[in-house]
Amino acid sequence: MRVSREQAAANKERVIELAGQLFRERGFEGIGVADLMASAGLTHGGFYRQFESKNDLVVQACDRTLQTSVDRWHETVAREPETALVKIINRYLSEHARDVPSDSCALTSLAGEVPRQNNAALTEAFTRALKGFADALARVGPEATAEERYQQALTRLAGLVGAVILARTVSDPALSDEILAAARKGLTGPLG
Amino acid sequence: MRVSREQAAANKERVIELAGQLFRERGFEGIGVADLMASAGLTHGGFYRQFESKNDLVVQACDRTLQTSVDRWHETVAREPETALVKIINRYLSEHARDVPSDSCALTSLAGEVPRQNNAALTEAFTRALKGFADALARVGPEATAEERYQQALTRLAGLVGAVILARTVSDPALSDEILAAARKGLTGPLG
DNA sequence: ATTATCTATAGATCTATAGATAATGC
DNA sequence: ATTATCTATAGATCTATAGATAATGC
Repeated sequence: MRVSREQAAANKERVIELAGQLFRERGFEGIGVADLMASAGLTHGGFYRQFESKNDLVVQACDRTLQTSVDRWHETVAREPETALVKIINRYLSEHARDVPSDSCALTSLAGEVPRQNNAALTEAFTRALKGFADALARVGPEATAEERYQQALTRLAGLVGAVILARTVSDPALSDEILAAARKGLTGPLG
Repeated sequence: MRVSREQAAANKERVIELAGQLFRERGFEGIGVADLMASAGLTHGGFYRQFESKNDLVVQACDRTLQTSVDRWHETVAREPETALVKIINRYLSEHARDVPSDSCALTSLAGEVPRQNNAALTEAFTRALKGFADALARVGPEATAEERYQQALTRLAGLVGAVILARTVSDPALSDEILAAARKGLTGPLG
């Protein structure tokens, strides 16, 4: 029954990663501790040695997946500053991002639930991530001043998040594609 | 115990209206049938004579509140076509809309949960409403062609929804205000 | 007689805990 | 000896239903 410390740490990692995917796919209340642990090949009783509570896991899983996304944006900006804005926008508004929430930005699948969770650490994690996303965008916007680039980085981020959410909401596939295409076009150039 | 048909119909109306507010405030799973009925001054047993299921109420409540919002947009467009775009944007991105989800557009509070509900009628209601919002915006956009106005109506709608969601998510009040202000500015002028 | 609402409860599900078990690590 | 994981369960909550009750409406 008992495994080595190394194995236990790896198990915990696996639970955090899996939770990050399942929360994005089904929402915070769409997956329970028992089912999550079973998906990780464990029983639910063991959960509470690794995590203080489900809320604790929610924070760790979101922090993990958000930081991964923010880091990827900053890497893109650092590696190819000229094309980074278009790259980031096209990746964010891809059909894959729309169709596979478990593999796309947590802002699109979970931000709407955050204010209802009464979880200060969770709100902090999302706030920190949002600043990270905006900072990355502000480095590559087409606007003239830094102030304006930052302002429009916030607008672009809002547009990206909203477009993915709406594209997932509608039943009409052609309309869903149109939403993504329109936002790709509308958010790339100068705004306002 | 029993009330008149008229009173029963009024009670049903009250439940639908209240549900529309509570779902927007707490999410579909944030309010149960018993608590909802108690808030309406009734007991939960009576619910199932008026509604087939909780899912049935979810559809009726969303359809009601979404249609109300769409109608208000179209009224604004009809009454003051010159200033309608700015009026709609400033109302959508107001502090009141951010701070009182129970009194603002259901897209901002509930769209993210729709794809997870496995409820075709609900998805249809949101799709219909989204087309209504986009049609209203397409009538008042600053773009040259109708085609372009419709495309950018979708982008503007995405930006509006995303901005409210993100403004509610962050813990930093100044940042929250900045998100709203940036989107008000960035979404009003020509896009792309 | 009909029916809108009430009381009571079945059945499912979820978080968290208690105590047992067996392998690790000193 | 310690501890990661397991089995079992307490306690809370939620949707939906069954049957009783009392006022409406014919």
